[in-house]
Order: sequence, then C-alpha cells, then structure tokens
Amino acid sequence: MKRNTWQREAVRAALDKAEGFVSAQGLHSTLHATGSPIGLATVYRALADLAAEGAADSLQSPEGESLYRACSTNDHHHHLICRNCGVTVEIEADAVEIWARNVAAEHGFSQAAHVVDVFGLCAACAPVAP
Amino acid sequence: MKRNTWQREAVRAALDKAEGFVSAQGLHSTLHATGSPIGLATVYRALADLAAEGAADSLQSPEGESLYRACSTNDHHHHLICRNCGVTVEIEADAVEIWARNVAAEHGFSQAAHVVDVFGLCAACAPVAP
DNA sequence: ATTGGTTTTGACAATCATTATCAATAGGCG
DNA sequence: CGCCTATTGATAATGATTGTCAAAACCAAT
Repeated sequence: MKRNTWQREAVRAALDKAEGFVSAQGLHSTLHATGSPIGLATVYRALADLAAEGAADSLQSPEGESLYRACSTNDHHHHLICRNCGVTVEIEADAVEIWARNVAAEHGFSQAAHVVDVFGLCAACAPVAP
Repeated sequence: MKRNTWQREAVRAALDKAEGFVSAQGLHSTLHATGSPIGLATVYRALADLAAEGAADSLQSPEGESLYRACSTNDHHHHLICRNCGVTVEIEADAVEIWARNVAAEHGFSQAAHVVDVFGLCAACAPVAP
C-alpha cells in the first residue's frame, strides 16, 4: 500500500515551485532553507517515486548529476534548458519522435527509447554569462 | 608541450577495439586484463584528453556513468546504442540539427547544444533480452 | 479514539565513479 | 647524454547516491 506523507507532498510542492530542473541535493537544501526538517534520503526516495509514476521527468546534467522537474503533462515530450539559470521550456517534437523510430527500425533496433534535450542560454542569461 | 606516451596510445587502441561505448572503469579493467599496468587515473585523463580533442565522443549513460567511444569522423553526429550489448551505430541527423537550432531560436535561446541519442535493443539482443 | 500491522522516515554508514595530490618517472629537445 | 618539465600512478579526497535499521507515522479496523 502507498501512503501519503507530508514529506512526499513537500517534495512535490517544491518541484512545482521550481522554475526548471533541480538536483536532489539542491531540492533538499531548498526545503531545509524553508524550515522543513526533511531528510536527504527521503528526498531521493520521493524523487525516484515521482519519476517512476510519471509525475516528474529526470535527466542527467552534462556534469553527471541527476536533475528532476515536475512536468505539466504526462505526455512524452522534451526540454529546452538554460544551462545557466535552469529555466526550462517544454517542447513538442513529433518530427524527432518519428525520426527516432525510423532510424531505430532501419538498423534493426527495437524498443527504442531516446534522449533528446537542448541546452543553451536563455534570453535573460545570454548577456550575463557569455 | 604535449608528449606521446604508450599509455595514451593504449587507451586510444582499447577504445578503437571496443565495439561500442565503454565506461572509464570498464576500459581500465580491460587494459589490466590484457596485462597493461596502466593506472586508473591515467585512463580518466587520457579519455578526457581524447574527448577534448574530438577523437572520442562521450555521453552519460542513463545510470549516470560517463561512457566513451572512438568515433570514425570528427563531424558532429549522434548514436544509436544497444542497451544490452553496447553496440553502437553512428547516425547522421541533419533534420534534428536544424530542428534543434530552430527550437532554440524560437524561444530566444542562444549557444544551443543538444543531446540526441537513441537507445534500443539491436537485432541480435532483441530475442535474448526481452 | 485506540490499536495493530506496515510503510515510511531519517541519521548515518557504505558505495561508486570521478578528481586531486604529489613524489617518482620518463619524454624529448639540446 | 642530460636537463627540464609533462606525465604517471598509488592513494586520499570528494561528492552524489544508495543501503541500513530502529523509531515514528500512516491508515484501516475495531
């Protein structure tokens, strides 16, 4: 049986409030900063659960950290991420979906999954961080 | 000044021999298994160098490890990777390049980089690992 | 509301990949 | 050949993540 705890809600809420992708460590710090005594291990568990049930997306930053984000839809989609401030734009990419499926099929691959993310500098950060 | 050492050559050779993407740890094990007394730190350094000079590609596995592979061209390209045996197919994706650039531009992002990789099961592995 | 059976939590230890340290070694130009 | 410096490698350090396990919290049923 799955139980609802204030900790899980706190993590979900913190994820919602975050503008873009956040690391587990960062989320834990944020929660602590707002007075929550939640444990680090619990944040990791909550994030893993959210990701497993599709309520959050996860990806690996180029630096090797796992980043998480609450996504507005359960549909499959991709992200445009500012590498400076973390702001995220959700993007549809039907063309890429089709392309990925075709490329996989052409080479005899099945059960194709794909990783498609675009990193850049958003309009606000471009002047600040050259 | 940059020097040529047998260690660097050993890493380059091991990368060439590998069929697909390999982790730094794995490459070190392989080298040791073939009798080379190369150090782990050196493998990491050699891989970082190769990646920096464009002789190798690197990506993050979904499990969070950094994987490396010697690539046949210096051109920008992407990969189709068997998640079971690691076999890799290099793929051109001009359409995706253009799409990525456009999407970034539409949202005011600059200096767009992108991560585009397709994971699946190759024809050989599909029957073995359902 | 109280109880009971489980799940969940959280402090801490353990693990894993990766990076830093630094004395010893080995390129390679003269 | 010899010197200077880049490179190596054993090990320690780091940092993120996961495992451990007793104590606390949740929820359904009394």
